[in-house]
Amino acid sequence: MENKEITIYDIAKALNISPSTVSRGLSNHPAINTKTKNKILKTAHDMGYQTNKFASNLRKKTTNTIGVIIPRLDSLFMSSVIAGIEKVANNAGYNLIISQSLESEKKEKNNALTMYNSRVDGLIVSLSNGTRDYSHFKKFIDKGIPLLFFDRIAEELPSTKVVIDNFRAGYTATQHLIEQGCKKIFHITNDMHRNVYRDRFEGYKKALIDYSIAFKEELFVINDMTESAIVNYIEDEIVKKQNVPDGIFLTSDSSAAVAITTLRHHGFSIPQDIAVVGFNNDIISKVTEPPITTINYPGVEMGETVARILLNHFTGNGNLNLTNTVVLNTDLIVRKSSLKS
Amino acid sequence: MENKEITIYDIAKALNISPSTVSRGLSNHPAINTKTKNKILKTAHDMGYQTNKFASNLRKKTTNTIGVIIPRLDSLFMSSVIAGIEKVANNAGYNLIISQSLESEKKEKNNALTMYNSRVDGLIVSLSNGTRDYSHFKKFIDKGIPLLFFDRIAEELPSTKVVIDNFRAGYTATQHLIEQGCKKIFHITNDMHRNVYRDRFEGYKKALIDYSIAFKEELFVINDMTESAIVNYIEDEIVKKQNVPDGIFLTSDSSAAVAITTLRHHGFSIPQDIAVVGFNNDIISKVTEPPITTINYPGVEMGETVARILLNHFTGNGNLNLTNTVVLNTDLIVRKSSLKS
DNA sequence: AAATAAATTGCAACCGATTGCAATATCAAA
DNA sequence: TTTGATATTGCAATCGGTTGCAATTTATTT
Repeated sequence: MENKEITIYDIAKALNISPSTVSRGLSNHPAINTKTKNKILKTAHDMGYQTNKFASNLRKKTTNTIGVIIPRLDSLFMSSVIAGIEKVANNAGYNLIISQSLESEKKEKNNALTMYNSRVDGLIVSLSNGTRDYSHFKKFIDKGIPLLFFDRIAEELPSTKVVIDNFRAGYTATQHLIEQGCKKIFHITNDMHRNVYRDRFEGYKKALIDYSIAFKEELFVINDMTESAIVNYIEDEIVKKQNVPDGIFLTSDSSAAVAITTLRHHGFSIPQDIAVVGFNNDIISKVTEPPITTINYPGVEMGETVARILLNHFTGNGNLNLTNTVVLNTDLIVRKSSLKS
Repeated sequence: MENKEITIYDIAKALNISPSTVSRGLSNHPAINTKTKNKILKTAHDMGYQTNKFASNLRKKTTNTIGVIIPRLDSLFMSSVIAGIEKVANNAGYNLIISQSLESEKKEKNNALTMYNSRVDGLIVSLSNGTRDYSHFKKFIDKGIPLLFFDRIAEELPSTKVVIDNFRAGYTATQHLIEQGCKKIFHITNDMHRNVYRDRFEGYKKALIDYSIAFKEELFVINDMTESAIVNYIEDEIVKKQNVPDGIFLTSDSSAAVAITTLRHHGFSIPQDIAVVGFNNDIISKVTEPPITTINYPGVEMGETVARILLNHFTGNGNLNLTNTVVLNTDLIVRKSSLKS
């Protein structure tokens, strides 16, 4: 019969020893004699034994599952982060439950509840743009379930965070535009509720100041960065009002791509009239005409890092409370969209 | 104490009834008196009861978990499919374990093993391009674990499949190019091991024949559709050898985007010299210059469909063996990359 | 009111692994 | 050879929900 599952009781019977010994042998308990252990391991393998995780979880009160909540899956960045987390987690015998908030606070709260009910051992989150309050994470904190953030973090919460230096990236991007001779640089970004956008904005502002370019509120544009929002802004503000910049720094490649497409459609040449810098080094940045100068984001590394911190916490190596924030490096990738010279 | 978990025993004690009754009341057993049931439900809610899934799984031998193995996450199509599956599955109280094969057979086999060991109740798969044999799915079939495929399917296996009509989509795309006046249409695609590419190719061929255009092997190009493979092909075969088509049908938008970028770089105008059609309606198709004519893929619908079939099987409505293949509709989305007139 | 049928509820075993503590085996020292 | 120390192994309870079957209630019929 293929049907019957093999249990430690079967192994015990086969070897004429007790199930406790089998259990301990299987989990490498130090009190077990090496010979006995090897016999157990061999028999288990021969009989095709698989641990029943539910019995084990029930008893140990742990699930070997890590929850991941992210805004969306459909970017190279996110899928790289997931690949990084998955690699580290699977090697350690953990499974992932992944869900998308689709930038909605409500869905994020829902997802968090599902994760809680599934009793994940740890939760890794990148916040949705819509999220304003963090009450849905309280349960986790109260119950001592490790909660870590990456990229879009909750600064108010006392959790471990893995981020890039958004300030510096914003500074570098802006500085690059200035060095290309831009004097009137627009910054199109999302609202300031998320650290990533706020810090990039601060970097942008600081670069302007350092190079003695006055920062004016009207240079700085906030919207939700959807395709239509970008198109509308460009057509209404730049084209119609003839309020034309010589450089634009946008905080995503897809919005930069939309911007370039729209601007060219209205007769502007990129980068001669307007230089453009995006963010993320997503695939899209390579295939627009011209290709987009952007900031490279270390996705896989970010995923591996956040997963490793969590796992170290589980195994008792490393303390979540000690590693509060990890900052990863980024690079500016220069392509034609910004090269005036 | 926030600490202590509430169990059915606590509820039983509070109401002075037996745990069995509580269990049955909670799971809507018909034998339980409605009044009793309501009391149980109310008390459970008031006390903040949460089912312990491990105890339940242990006893019921089901995990309420569905495994999903896909090639990659980073496309709009895949993230839509996942969103669709997730929506249906979560509503029914199921969790998802998602993993990426990254187009590698080895990783896919590995992922399948992990899913098996995690005892998923069902497995949903879209095959990697590298997959040649299907032995890693045997375990599931032998053990009666439902196995469903979507998009990139294993035709040899007797599983339920959800696909689009790739033949027709290929036909439509090609027909569109022909109607634009193209006479020499290249087809750049992946190798024929996956149904999606094979069927699109057959559609392409049929359209040529129907419109009395001779199909020649040299029109038809196979490679792995990576960025470099596309660039190399175009530079070596089209540009250097001056073997220039007047239309190209590629089976992904990202490769179409790369093709357009490369061709323009070499002085061709799109669509005047060469009309281009892609596949997938990924975001990238909208931001290239010119934007790409493509086939729209019903991602969310595909995900919902495959998940719903699986869930119906679990609940006993609908029989997996009866629904063998579901075919969803696609549309041709015409954009500038193909409009010669 | 007694007898029979139908509706509810409870008992107790079970799912399979884990673990504190007691029991036994092994080995070295006296 | 006896004793005490140490290394191994086993016993039995436990985690929390589920379910076949028996027991008890309640409703219906005569």
